[in-house]
Amino acid sequence: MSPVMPAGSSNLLVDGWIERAEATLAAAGHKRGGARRALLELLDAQRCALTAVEIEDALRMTERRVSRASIYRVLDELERLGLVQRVETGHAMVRYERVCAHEEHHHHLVCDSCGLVMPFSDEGLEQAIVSLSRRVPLTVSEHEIVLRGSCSDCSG
Amino acid sequence: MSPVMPAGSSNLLVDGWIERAEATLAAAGHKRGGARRALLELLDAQRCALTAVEIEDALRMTERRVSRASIYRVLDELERLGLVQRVETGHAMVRYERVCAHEEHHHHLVCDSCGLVMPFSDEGLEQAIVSLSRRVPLTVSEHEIVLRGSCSDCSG
DNA sequence: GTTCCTGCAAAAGATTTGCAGTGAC
DNA sequence: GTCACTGCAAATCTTTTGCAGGAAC
Repeated sequence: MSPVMPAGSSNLLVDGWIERAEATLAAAGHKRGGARRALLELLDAQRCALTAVEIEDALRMTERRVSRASIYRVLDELERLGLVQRVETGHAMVRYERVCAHEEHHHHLVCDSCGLVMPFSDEGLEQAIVSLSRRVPLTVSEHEIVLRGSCSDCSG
Repeated sequence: MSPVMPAGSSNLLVDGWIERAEATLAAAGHKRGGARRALLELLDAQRCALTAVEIEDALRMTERRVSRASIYRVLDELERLGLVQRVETGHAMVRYERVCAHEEHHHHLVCDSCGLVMPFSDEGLEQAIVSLSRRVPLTVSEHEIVLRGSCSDCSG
C-alpha cells in the first residue's frame, strides 16, 4: 500500500494531523464545533508545545476567540484520544503539542533564564530509551526528556 | 585524599547531604531555624521526590509542624542553592528531591493510572545524554527523563 | 428532539506574598 | 539591635466545574 495519498482523497488513511484528529473525534461520537476547530488549526500550525494561556492569547488575535474553559476541555479530550500530549517543561504551566508521526517525534530544550522552549531529536537517545523501557518495572507508553540550561542569547 | 571522613569530623568536606545543605545555607548568609531544619531532615530521609503537599502532610505527623508558606519558601531557596531539584512528573504538582552525588543520580517512572513515582537509573542513558548535550544549542546544566506508563499493580 | 459544544462565572487547588511576631547571631 | 525565619491570612494564578443557551446531527 502506497503511503502517498492523492490530495483531497476521501480515503480514511489521511496524512494531515487535522484530518486525523477530526476523524478520530467523529469516531468517538463528537460533533463539530467552531472553538475546537480553531484550536485544531492553531495546534497544527505549531512547531512546538504551547501553554493553555499562550493558546488563548494566540486565538484572541484571530477572528475566532475561544474561552479558556473550552481550551482546557478540548485539550483534555484531545489528550485522551492521543492526539495531543502534555509536555512538562516546568515554570508552573503544562504545555501541549500535537502528537505526530515517528519521524517528527522530539523532546525539549528549556532555557531556565528566559523560558524559551525548543524542540530537538536524537536517534541514539530514542534507541537507548526503547531498550531501557524493556528492563523497567513499568509498561512504558511514553517518555519525555527535558534538557535545561541557558540558551545562546542568555549565555551571552 | 580519602573520601571517607570520620563520623563527627569537623572537616568541611562532609559527606551527608544535610551537613552540606547547612554549610551552604550558612555560607549564603542564612541563620538556622526549626522549620527549615525539619524540612531538611525529611528530604534527607526520602528515596524519591515529594510534592509540597506531601511534605506538609508528612511534617504534620511529626512533632515539628511547618506551615505551607515556609515549605515553599525553603524549597525555593534550596533549589536556588542547588540543594534540591524540581521534578516535573505531571499530575498538576511539582515534586522536589534532594540533589545527590552522581552515583545516586536518577530519573523517574510514573504510573499514569495510580500516580506512583519510582526512581530508576541507567548508565547508557546518561552517556547518551552527556554526548547529546554537547551537540545542542543550549548550555545544558541539567536533564530530566520521565517514562510514563502503567505499573505492575495497574497493569493487572 | 436529543446530545454535544461553548461561554460565562464560580469553584477548586497549588503557589506566592504581605505582615507581624519570634528567634538567631 | 539587626536581620533572618516563620506562621497566618490574603492574594494570585492555573485549571476545573456547573449551568444555560446554541448548534450539530
